[in-house]
Amino acid sequence: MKPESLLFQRRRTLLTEELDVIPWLKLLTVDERQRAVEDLKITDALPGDYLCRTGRPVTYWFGVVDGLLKMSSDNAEGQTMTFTGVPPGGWFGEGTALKREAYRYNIQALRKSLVAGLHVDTFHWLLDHSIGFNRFVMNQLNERLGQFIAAREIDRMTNPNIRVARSLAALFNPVLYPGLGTVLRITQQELAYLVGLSRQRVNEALTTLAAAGAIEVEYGGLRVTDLQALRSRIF
DNA sequence: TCATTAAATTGTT
DNA sequence: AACAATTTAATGA
Repeated sequence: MKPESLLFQRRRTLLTEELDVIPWLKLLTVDERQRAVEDLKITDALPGDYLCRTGRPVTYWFGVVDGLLKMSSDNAEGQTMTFTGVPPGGWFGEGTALKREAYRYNIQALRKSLVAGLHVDTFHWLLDHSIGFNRFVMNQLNERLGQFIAAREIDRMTNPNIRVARSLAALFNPVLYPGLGTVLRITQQELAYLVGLSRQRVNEALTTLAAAGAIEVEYGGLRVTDLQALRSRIF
């Protein structure tokens, strides 16, 4: 098991194209932005790497620049429940960073990913100084709440097709992940890990969803054509 | 830039 | 879990 502290040892500053993927930077004033950018660190996460674990103290507020992460939680019975995936443009941990508590869930890289981190102190400085940042965080918290409720419902679904459909809909949440267009780079294997099904079953489900006209399956990813259907229709 | 080769991903059994 | 088929990425002329 890898100690998380190693994760940010090999860090560097961000490139401008990487800054473009960070949605909340655009909401800051020039000086706020400068302060944030100066503090931003970026690092690689390899598949299986944990960015944070339940119970660990919060040192960074994390965001995905590239790749895909999985947010999960261990319940009392020791079973792991996946809440959601985090695509590029997604930021998480604001709830715990706010209260400076320990993490309440695990974040694991599903594939090789670029992850940015903002120190909690800077996070709090932005909360104290930037209205735009506050809006972003508030919005984020609200949407996340909706996601967690949806995750519970998804977890109770027995129909694999619907499980896959709802999970995809959650990944495409335009409020939480504004950088995302209509295409999502995710392999069927990664999706399988995310929803907790076999790759074969995910493949079958995707074929069904595609036939229903809700998505288009591509090599190494998929395109959502009918988000509303993914969210509510019965497949 | 193009052709060849290796690696990754998909569709099936 | 294993297979072949397909797509992409990497390499080097």
